[in-house]
Amino acid sequence: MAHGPSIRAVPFDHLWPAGLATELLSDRQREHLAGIATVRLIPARAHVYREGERAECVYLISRGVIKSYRELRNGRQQVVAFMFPSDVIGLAVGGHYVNSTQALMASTVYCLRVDVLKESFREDFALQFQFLSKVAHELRESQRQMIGLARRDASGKLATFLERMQSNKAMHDGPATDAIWLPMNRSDIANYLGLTQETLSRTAARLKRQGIVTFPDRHHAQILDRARLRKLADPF
Amino acid sequence: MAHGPSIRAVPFDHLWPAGLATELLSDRQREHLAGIATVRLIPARAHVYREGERAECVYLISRGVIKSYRELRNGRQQVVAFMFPSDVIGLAVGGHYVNSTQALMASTVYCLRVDVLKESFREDFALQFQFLSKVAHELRESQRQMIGLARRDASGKLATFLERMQSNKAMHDGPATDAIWLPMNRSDIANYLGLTQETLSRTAARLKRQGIVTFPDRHHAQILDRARLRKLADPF
DNA sequence: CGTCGTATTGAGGAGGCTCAACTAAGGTGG
DNA sequence: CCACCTTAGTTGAGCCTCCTCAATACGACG
Repeated sequence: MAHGPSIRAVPFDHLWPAGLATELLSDRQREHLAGIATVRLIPARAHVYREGERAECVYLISRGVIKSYRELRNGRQQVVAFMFPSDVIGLAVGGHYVNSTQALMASTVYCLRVDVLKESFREDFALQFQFLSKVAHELRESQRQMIGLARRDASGKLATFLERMQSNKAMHDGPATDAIWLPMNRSDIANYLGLTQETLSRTAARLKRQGIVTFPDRHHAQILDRARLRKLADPF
Repeated sequence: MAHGPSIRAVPFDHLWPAGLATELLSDRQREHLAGIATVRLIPARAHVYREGERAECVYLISRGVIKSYRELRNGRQQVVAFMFPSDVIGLAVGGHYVNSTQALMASTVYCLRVDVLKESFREDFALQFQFLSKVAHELRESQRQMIGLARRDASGKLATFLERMQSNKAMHDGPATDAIWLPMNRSDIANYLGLTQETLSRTAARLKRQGIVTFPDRHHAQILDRARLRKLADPF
């Protein structure tokens, strides 16, 4: 993958095959953003920013994996998304961040000051349009996730998640294989899917017993029977 | 409420009290949009557009209520959002609509051709920024809804929904009162909340029995005990 | 007053949650 | 290099909530 600031998504207005993300930024735009961005190295488990903070920057993820979540007054949290390179985080509402974002592994982000970025938007309308496209894309992803949460069967949720993590890999690293990288831990997955850790664990064990997937180690899954996984994810 | 095209949301970068939406468009921008928009009257139950269609227009809702949903291969549907005046619908991904949108009552929308709108963005960067703000706002709303869906208890879901419909009214029609207008039917609410119609009905009956809310008719709720409703919506 | 769509209520069963114990893996210091 | 400790993940028993299927009530409209 090329270096420098990057935004990947399905374009907004061009006809485009569903699910196939592409680089939205031109080389010129990437150079420009590189010029106005500062690079931040985020150690594993460190936060990029926290819910409620003054939102001075928007971030482009360059490397790593970042968990976006909200703190749930009771001390627990709700994971709303896992973000990967070429994703945008830090879009504010009312000048404050609404989610907290934590690096799941050592990560690198480009930090773009909002006021500076806004000036860039003034000069380059297409650049702003790429951001608009990206946010529209994320809105749709969020709605897909909502649909997943509305289902109640745990195996369907897990199957969908595995398929999405697989196509996500394809989106970033090239062709999808049956090996799936799961950079997050079980409780984050469970939380993201609206399940308890225990239920997730039992469900994973069942899929394994049925010969649909295996879990070589805690950060990898291997699809054994793509068809049956598909059927679980989308039973109709 | 003023007439003409309107976009309401919590502004993106200005410091702003959470939850208080405001008009994002200037009078000039509203006039401009009025100039390039065509008005469509949507009868109750009619669709504004359907999932998968070529996305030629973005819509600003002027009047009415619109249900946004995805069709779930099995013939069922998943309601993703209820949209009100000053909301934007029709943001595409890859040139096609990803949701279907159906009017729950006779509605009016401003239809903005994407190619024309994009030209307007070129001339008025601030206009595009308002759209960006609005989409960012909707992304956050979608994530709030996700959090709601992740909860398991039906009464918590319903309480949250009622509170949101109440503040929603405040956002559009002036100060919030304890009377809540529910323009959608029970099965849409249930679907939106990830419950069955029956569970929703039983839950509503329980809240009524407990003296927390009443339901004067199928399209209205009346809060009787705001504190206990709050406690259900956010038990901590 | 009858009909159709919407909403409510009832009985029974399934799936996921809670609580709790246990195992595996990773990290640290001696 | 191993003992120890901490964190992450698995497994088990029992309960509870919500779902399913089915019947009934309500309400708008002709």
